Amino acid sequence: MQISSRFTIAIHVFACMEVFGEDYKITSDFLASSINVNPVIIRKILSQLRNAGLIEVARGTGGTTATRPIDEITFYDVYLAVDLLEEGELFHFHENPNPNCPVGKNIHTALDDRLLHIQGAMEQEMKKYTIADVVNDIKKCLTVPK
Amino acid sequence: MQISSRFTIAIHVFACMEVFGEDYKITSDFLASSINVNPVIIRKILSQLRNAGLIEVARGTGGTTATRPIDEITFYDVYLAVDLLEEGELFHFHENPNPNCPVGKNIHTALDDRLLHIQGAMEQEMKKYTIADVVNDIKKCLTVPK
DNA sequence: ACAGATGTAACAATAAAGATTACAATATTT
DNA sequence: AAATATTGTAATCTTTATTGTTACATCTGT
Repeated sequence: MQISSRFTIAIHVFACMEVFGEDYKITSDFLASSINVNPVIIRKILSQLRNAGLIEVARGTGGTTATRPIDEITFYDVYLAVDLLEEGELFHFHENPNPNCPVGKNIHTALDDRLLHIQGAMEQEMKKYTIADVVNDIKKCLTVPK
Repeated sequence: MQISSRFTIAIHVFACMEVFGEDYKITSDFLASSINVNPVIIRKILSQLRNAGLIEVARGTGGTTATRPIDEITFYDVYLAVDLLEEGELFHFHENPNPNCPVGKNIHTALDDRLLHIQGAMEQEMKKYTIADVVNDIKKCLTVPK
């Protein structure tokens, strides 16, 4: 199973905020049209980003802005904000290994640490990329159209 | 969303083969009882491991054995065998960004490379651990009961 | 008060994982 | 050759999570 598209959608949201923020008000409808999903999905994701302190959403009047420079917002920040993993664990462990079996009783102990290391390697890599990196690439495509 | 329990189940399978292989015939029923899932689930996973060349399954008579020493079977081998990700991609991208929007048109280009690097970091870490590591830890628990 | 937004609940639709039943095919034993 | 135990696999069901949609209360500037 894959990691939910909430993650790529959230990054898309930030990209729109940066590219269009000066010329347009960034509403959930505006975002929904670029991302091509339902505005309510966007609003849920905006809520999560707001709860994580990454953005501010103007209630009533509408519009969204980042709370800090986008070169200080990493993929990891977004990943945490949109709450992709249940219990924060990447791997789904089979729930009820047999406690009367020597292997079943100890499989968790023998695996958990290593699974966390694997998850940790992924999360460390996520910290290396920022929203600014993505926006820079998009802007390159805009200024040098093929 | 989490990665399917097929992965931890498959590792559990190998651990049972190693720990019990000399004293018992490792059938899908035997495994199902230690892992505590349905035998048909086990048989599907065994099929995948067999297709990947990691094990041999004795048809008719029953029983399962690894095709090579377990210190040469990494988590990554198992991960590939049980086919956890659709299209091999860890991240689910929102399907239809608006091609008429400058951001929507280019978001894929700007993101794909970085997502692959993140996935790659996870997969590289998976190559560091073998079934033997897990079995050693389990055996420690057995010989030195608390 | 109005108009345009957001916040959120409720529920439907879709998709994937996992569970279960059933049975044909295979191999060993007697 | 028949009996037995097991694998291989199809079909179906249940459960769970995601995503989509409708509806509406709430908020804010005009």
